[in-house]
Amino acid sequence: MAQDKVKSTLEEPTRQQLLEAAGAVFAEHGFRAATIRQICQRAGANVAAVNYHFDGKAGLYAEVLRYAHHCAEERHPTGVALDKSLTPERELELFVHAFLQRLFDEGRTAWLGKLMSREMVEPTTVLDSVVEEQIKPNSQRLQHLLRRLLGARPSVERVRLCEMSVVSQCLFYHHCRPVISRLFPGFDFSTAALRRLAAHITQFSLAGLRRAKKERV
Amino acid sequence: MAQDKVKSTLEEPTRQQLLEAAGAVFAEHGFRAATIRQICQRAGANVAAVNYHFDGKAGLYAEVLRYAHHCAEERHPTGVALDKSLTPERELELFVHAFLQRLFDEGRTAWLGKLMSREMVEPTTVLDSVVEEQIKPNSQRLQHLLRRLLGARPSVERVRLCEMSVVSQCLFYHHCRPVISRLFPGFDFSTAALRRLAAHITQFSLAGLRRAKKERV
DNA sequence: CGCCATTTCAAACGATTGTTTTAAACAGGT
DNA sequence: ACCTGTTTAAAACAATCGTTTGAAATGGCG
Repeated sequence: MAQDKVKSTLEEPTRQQLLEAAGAVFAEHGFRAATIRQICQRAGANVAAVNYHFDGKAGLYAEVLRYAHHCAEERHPTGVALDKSLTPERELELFVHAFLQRLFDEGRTAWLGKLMSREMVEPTTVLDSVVEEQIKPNSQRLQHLLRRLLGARPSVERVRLCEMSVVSQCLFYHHCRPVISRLFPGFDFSTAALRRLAAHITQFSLAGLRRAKKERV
Repeated sequence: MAQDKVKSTLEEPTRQQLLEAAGAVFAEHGFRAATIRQICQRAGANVAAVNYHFDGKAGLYAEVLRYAHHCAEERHPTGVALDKSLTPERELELFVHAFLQRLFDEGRTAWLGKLMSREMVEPTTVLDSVVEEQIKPNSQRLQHLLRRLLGARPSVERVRLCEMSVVSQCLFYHHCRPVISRLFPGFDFSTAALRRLAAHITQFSLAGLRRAKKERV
């Protein structure tokens, strides 16, 4: 089949540019509000190209979510920096900081966060695989870290609650940004601010974790 | 004008039923995906009724947000229960619990939470007034409470960060429910579970607050 | 009853959407 | 150069949306 040859040489242009354009448009307007005419114009392609290459709008969206996942993972790998010489406290701070950076990055890296925010409010069928392939590994990595901090065999329930307490504080600033910017005008998300944010969340959470450790349930 | 008479006697039916139907439909499908035909069918009214009574879809949505605000406030008043005999610690637990209950209530009371979730992902012009009229008062009430817990003149920045740490943990369970139910199947939101959740969030946060108090910045 | 403002209704309008169609342009193998 | 399968292009299609229209129905009031 000539398919293989074409795929590695010339198929890039329209198909790839369609992905790039769709990523930006879907992230900005959401699946429903985005129009394929808008996407195709941005990609310099014909409206029929989406149906030809992706089997319709839904197919394109699914592929975009995978691509966004790939881009975010490439930019801020979650598993690395597991320098075993670090204290778990320091490691938590690195985790929180990386999480925030990933959420407030720009360009392709930010697509995933925006797309996921929209998935929360009206999930598509793609969410299942994203949770399984991306979120679950991260969740277990964080749980492992929290167990080291909690010590002495904490219950599954307790670990989960603490995990969500940590994660929620990170996600909040991304998800509730419209309210934050209206409630606290001037609240910025610069690199320095993100570092301060990470420091607060870490210290706040470490105290909560020590408290949970004492309760030993 | 006969307007006054009619408004108090017979205008209720269609206009009110339109509000009720629209609240349910907007909460479930969002502003964009909801159709006025769907709303009107549910209300037993003609499609033109929306334009007659509310000046279009956008007008209806704005009115629905106000109505949802009213319903939620009526069901779980936020300002009450300020029994001055309570310790601030206990008061925080009550605040958190009420917040959670409000988010996980059902029927009209739950509309506001769902509508606000969607406002976070694509804000409309109504968000400004909602923040000003509803969120800001609640925010200042919580900040007042946190100041009592933090003691010794904490910085504005510090109070804000702690406030968001508390609020974020409550909102997370509502906003990220699609992920939670996929990541932790069986995680329930029954009355008893909500009480446990509130207890965890409160204890976790109180520890964080004590830690923040010591840092005295 | 007959008048009048208010409200309801069926029908149609105009715009936009995702998708399909049909033919043309293209590239590679023999 | 010719044929073949792949890709692109313009145009049209069918469905759906919010909104408008103009007439019918309603109900209080002189």
